[in-house]
Amino acid sequence: MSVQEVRAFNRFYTNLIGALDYSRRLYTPYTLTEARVLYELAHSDGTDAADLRGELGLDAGYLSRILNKFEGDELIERTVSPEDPRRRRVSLTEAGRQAAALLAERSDAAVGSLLATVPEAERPRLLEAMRTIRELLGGTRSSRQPRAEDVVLRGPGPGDLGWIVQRNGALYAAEFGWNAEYEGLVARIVADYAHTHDPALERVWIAELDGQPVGCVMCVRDQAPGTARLRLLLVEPRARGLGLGDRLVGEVVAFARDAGYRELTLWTNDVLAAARRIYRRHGFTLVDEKPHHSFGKDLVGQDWRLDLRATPG
Amino acid sequence: MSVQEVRAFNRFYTNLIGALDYSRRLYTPYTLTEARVLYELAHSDGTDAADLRGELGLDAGYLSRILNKFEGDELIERTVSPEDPRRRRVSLTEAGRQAAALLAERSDAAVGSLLATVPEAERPRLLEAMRTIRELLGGTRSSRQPRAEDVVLRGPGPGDLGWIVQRNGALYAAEFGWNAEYEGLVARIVADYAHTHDPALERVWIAELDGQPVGCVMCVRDQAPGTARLRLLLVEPRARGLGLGDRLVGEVVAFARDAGYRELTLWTNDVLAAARRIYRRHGFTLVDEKPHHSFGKDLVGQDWRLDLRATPG
DNA sequence: GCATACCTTTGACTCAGTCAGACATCTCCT
DNA sequence: AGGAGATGTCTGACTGAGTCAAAGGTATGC
Repeated sequence: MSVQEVRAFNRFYTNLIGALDYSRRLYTPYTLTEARVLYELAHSDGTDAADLRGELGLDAGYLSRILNKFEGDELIERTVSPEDPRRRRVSLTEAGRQAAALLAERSDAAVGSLLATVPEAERPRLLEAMRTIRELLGGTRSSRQPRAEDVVLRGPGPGDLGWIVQRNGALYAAEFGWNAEYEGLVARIVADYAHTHDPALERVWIAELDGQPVGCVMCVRDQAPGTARLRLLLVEPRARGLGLGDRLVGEVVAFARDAGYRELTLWTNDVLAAARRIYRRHGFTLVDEKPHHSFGKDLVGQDWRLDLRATPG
Repeated sequence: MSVQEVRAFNRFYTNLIGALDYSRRLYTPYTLTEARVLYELAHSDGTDAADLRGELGLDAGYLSRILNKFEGDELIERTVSPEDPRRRRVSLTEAGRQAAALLAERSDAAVGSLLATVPEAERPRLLEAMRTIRELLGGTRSSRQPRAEDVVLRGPGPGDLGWIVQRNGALYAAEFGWNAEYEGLVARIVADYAHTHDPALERVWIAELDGQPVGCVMCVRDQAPGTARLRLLLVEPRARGLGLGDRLVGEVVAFARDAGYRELTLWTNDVLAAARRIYRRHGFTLVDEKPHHSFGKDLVGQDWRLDLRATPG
């Protein structure tokens, strides 16, 4: 279960941070909390004590004492807030700014030496992963809707055929309750493709977003002569709404036409409404429809067909 | 600068974890440190106090007092370590085991409600990001070596057959340069298994660590009557050294014997040295060996065989 | 057998963080 | 205008997590 893994990560990161600020040498002569207050003050102006309390989640009394200490060390000055006389406006003195800078520097050094253990080439991956976590767990929900241009199409690399099987199996199980029979079918299709395929006539596309596969489609020869078959169209939930399905089907249609096929067919099921719209948009027409019992469900299979000579481009 | 970003992430995650164990309700009646000690005890046996100190980086006196408290609550028992009379061997009582389970459960709940704020579709990305961070930063620092007991074996769920294909394809490509032919072969094996299999005679095991698959093995019927075949043994690099391969093969041998097979065979390649040791340890003998060209390489295939009637248990 | 190092326990301590009460001031309601 | 209740700050009193040092027991090296 994913909960296990998140907990494992929490333990890991708690230990890591603990190891980082190794016996608080980092903050001397201040405590971690005091350092956080200083940091906060250094990174926003016109801060009231109440803001600090809210931002850092501190006890009011505790904060008051910390500010007392800072005032004693002449790191801050306290005045009455212009908006509300109950509030106290806190501002750093020059000495306070220097103290904050010193702490930041030490922290930089510590993080720097941690980062030095990561190969240069891997750092972008690390930062990307951190961004992902903040995006998903952070309150800043609005952040970074992926864009269609961020998705690149490529051929399959090692593990990608397996990825197709895995994601088809997992997604259709989650979304429609299909059983392992479907995953087995996908495995067979993929195995047949891997066994023999003429690259000029058969091809697989993987759609990649941020270095991760998020979609796929396959074009193979059909038994009927001059006919190509589109199979295994899949778009990950997180990449939906980017027109990616359209793009993948477009690739297949263009490829099939270039390869000299006269016709493109595909088999799908009526529960897949979104896919149907895409096929229709590309000029496919429904030629046959019949119920079947597969994958542990009662389904209605559909055969679709596109005449590649009829509509160019 | 990346240091800035890592620091930002550290602040973010520190706050997040702080918010998670919201005023320590999670651990009552224990403290975070006590909970960590309990966790450690619950996940390893034959622990000495000194081990705990080392593993968790605690002050000796502090730990001693924590153990006093646990002993008072009858969560643990302290005896003299068999190896060294200076050391104290600490072991959980039944009550202690229950307390640890309770804490784990609460922590699960807290993480679960955090996770609930993340859309289902995004969770795999979250976990992937966490895995990346652990992989990159876990290196030397405070990373805890996973333990054999943390790995659980289970049957395949949705996507797991695909996972087998994917990881076989990717790992053998990375480690031995094998091409897509191998991934296709694995896909075929998996497809055949999914197509028809009698659960009494054929089975797949998935090994899971922290909720993540890290290994697999398959047992299927061979053409030869009364013969079972072991296939697709795989252990992820991060789970190696835990005796997991041994455990998986042991499962297969026991299953095959129970299922009434008289013989267990397998085919492997001589480049897979670690696997060979495992097979030998379980009593397999090499019966044939011949060179072949497959997967883009010149290889030497090996047939191994185990007589299930010869050596019981 | 002596010196040294290691493991554990205990007493004494520090200090980060919490809680409750006092006092001031704001906002809202009548 | 006046009162009720909420909010902001400060202080005193306290809790309890974690550290330090000393002491006693036991291993290891010479």
